[in-house]
Amino acid sequence: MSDLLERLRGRGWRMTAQRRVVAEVLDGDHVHLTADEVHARAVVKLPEISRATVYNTLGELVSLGEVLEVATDKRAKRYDPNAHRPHHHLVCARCGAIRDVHPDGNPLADLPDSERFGFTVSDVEVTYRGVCPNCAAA
Amino acid sequence: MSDLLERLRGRGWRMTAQRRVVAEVLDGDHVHLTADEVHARAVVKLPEISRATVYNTLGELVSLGEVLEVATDKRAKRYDPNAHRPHHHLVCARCGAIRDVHPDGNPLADLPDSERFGFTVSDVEVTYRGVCPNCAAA
DNA sequence: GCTTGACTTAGACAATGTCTATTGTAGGGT
DNA sequence: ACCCTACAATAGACATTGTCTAAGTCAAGC
Repeated sequence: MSDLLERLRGRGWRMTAQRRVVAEVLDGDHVHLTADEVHARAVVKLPEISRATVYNTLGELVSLGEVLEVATDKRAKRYDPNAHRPHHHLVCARCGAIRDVHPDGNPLADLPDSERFGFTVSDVEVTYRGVCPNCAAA
Repeated sequence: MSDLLERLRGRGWRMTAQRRVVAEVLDGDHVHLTADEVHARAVVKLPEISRATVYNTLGELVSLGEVLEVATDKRAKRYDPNAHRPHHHLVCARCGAIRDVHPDGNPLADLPDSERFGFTVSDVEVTYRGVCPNCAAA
């Protein structure tokens, strides 16, 4: 993750404690936090960080292409730091747990011209839904 | 759509003017309205209908499997009356227009066991993104 | 160590969705 | 045809998520 900070500094990002903390919170695999969850964790490390800063920083990271916004639940946006390897998501319908997955095949190729309605299609987002082992056991 | 009302009556749904109006508003192809859009259109036909009723009715229709919730934009839930033929969505990144599409293949089959993390996977939701002909011309 | 403009802050505001207490009414029973 | 009663609708408060603004703060270059 420190290479992320380096990259951003190189792009003229001013380095502040707040931004460092947000980046640290997002570090890791299978991380898909909502903005408020990011804020809650950031506050632990830096008590005076404000909600607006977290929202701003997340928005900037998304613009810079370092973090993805995902809409796996219909309530709040989630932020996925795994922006550099294309992947999709598997969501537990009960507890909301999210895993990154890498399906075979290319769904983009599965959309025939006749179903494109003249659109220039550039991207596809796949969300699998099911029940995770924990919830199935309960 | 009147067959929808019949079906629901058969399932013990009490038929009210409000529910009829919400069902009418949702009728049609490629319809993907937000709750507030449904409310706005319902008010035209039945001025005294309340927001809460629209939300309740939409929620019931979803529970009954007659309408789908889709999360194509990250702002508000959208409601899709085309619940009986499986399909996916194609969204314009500029204007937000949504079309129902029917890709080839079955994305569920593309998720290998090794990528299922022990989940029981039951459903998959695919959102294609691109630019529609109107926006491309502008 | 200054200066400056970008960054952060608190809190107001906006949009979307949920809940509650009260009033109204669909549909069955007589 | 009329009444009951349980279910539905209403207005509006409340909750959650996200955006904006004005004022204060600070990182980084000089």
